[in-house]
Amino acid sequence: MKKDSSKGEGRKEDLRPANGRERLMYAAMQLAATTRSLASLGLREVARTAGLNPNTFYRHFSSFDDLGLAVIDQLVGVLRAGLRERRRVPAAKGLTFDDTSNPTVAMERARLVVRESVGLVLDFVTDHREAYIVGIRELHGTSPILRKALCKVMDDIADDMAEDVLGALRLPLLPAEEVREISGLVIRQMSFFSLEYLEHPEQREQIREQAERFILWLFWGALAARLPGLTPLAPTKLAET
Amino acid sequence: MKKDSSKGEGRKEDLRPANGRERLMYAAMQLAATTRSLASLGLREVARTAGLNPNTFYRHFSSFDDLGLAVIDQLVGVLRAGLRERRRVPAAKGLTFDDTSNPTVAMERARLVVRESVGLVLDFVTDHREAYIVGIRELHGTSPILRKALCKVMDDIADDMAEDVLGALRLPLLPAEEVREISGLVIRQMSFFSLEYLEHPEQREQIREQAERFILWLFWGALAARLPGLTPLAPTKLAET
DNA sequence: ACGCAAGGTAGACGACTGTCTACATCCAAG
DNA sequence: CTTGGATGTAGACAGTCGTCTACCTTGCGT
Repeated sequence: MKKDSSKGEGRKEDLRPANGRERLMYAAMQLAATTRSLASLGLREVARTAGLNPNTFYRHFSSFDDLGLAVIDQLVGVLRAGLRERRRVPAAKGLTFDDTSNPTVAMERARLVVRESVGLVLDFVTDHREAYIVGIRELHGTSPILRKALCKVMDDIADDMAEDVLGALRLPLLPAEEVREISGLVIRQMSFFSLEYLEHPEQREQIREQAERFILWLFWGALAARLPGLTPLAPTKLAET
Repeated sequence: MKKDSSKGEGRKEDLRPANGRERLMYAAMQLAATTRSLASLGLREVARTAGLNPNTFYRHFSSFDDLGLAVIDQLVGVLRAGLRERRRVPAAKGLTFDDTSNPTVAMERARLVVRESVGLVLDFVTDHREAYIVGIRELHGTSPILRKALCKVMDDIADDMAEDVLGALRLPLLPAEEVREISGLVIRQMSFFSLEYLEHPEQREQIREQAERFILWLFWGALAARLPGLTPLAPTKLAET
């Protein structure tokens, strides 16, 4: 009589899963996004918000670290798969173009790609607000295992971005390793931009423009360091990396 | 008989302070840097590692948030004052120079300033490893109060950096707001670089070079977006911000 | 019909926690 | 010396935590 929904009387929201395991993971994610860190969650607390008996926990997870890893795995899957799938949209919209041998024209087209990509990322993080916030939180958290896993995700996403940039823009002036390095810098900075974007909805347009500006500056600067005509300095030290 | 040092028999390390209040704050900082988040620390746990009775806590702090704020305040003071003081060294070493009206020469001198500043920051974070790690952790943590306080610190440090850049380099091509924006980007990215620098001592030289490259790219890109001779594009949208 | 395993529940245990009141120091002011 | 305040200690309380054993329900294969 006390439990509201144990059987299947009138389940209205199908968003909350019915598998006890997934209900526990959902509750843990929800708590981690709002209240505290993932590692500091309590077994009973998670079971309570999941509407389950504390002992049911042991039916699905051997220890509490198991749940943490399961949540992170699901989170990683959502983040990477989601961003991967969205990347196909601009790639299919014909933004690919040939080498123009004029870097400034390439940069102007790059501006369009950047605008599209920034909007894509920011829309994605608003769609998956909880997962993203938890991910960033645990990226700087206390558990080395979670940190390493999330760090790898960021690297993978940066690899994806570098691949996109190399495939779509075909900037022959920037070597692949440099594009990869710039992608890593952009992804890391985007994590900051995304958090501000989520937390300050009134400044969203401003943050969006700032992110676009940042990316263009970075590519522009790397190009300027490469073009001998634009700078009489010999950036030899920069090249050998 | 059970307590090791309550009176003053043979205190060897003067690093650990004697004021009960500071001993508690020191213990909290130490625990937060190694074990868990600041907000998830326990009263008894902190008192135990400080070698004090749990109830002594109430003599110095009304609640646990009090201690958190006190630790953050001290941490903020250490971070900002330390960086501020170190900034004087290069400023006094005669790195200031007049406007050269040649942006490439200015950039070459800027490279020296960047190298000096990056080394300064990285040396500072290795000197204050615990405080820095806790600060970054809580910057992305769960407590809105701590997050806001630490965010303000980052902004203040960015202001200091912008002031330095404007005062030392005198780049007339970049307006003050743009220098401020770039400073914010650099400071945020340096927080990532610093963490990697602390956690991967075997890659320190590489991380240092990457940080220097990043900063130069950013300034270079902003300059390229400003110089009409370097780019035929009219960066009007970039200018009005 | 029977057994049996997966999933969920109930209750209890020891350990730990925050908070409280009461007691023991010290050291300086009067 | 006495007084009082600042500081540290001891013990106890109610509550929560993780973990364990035992029991109940459901569904499925034979």
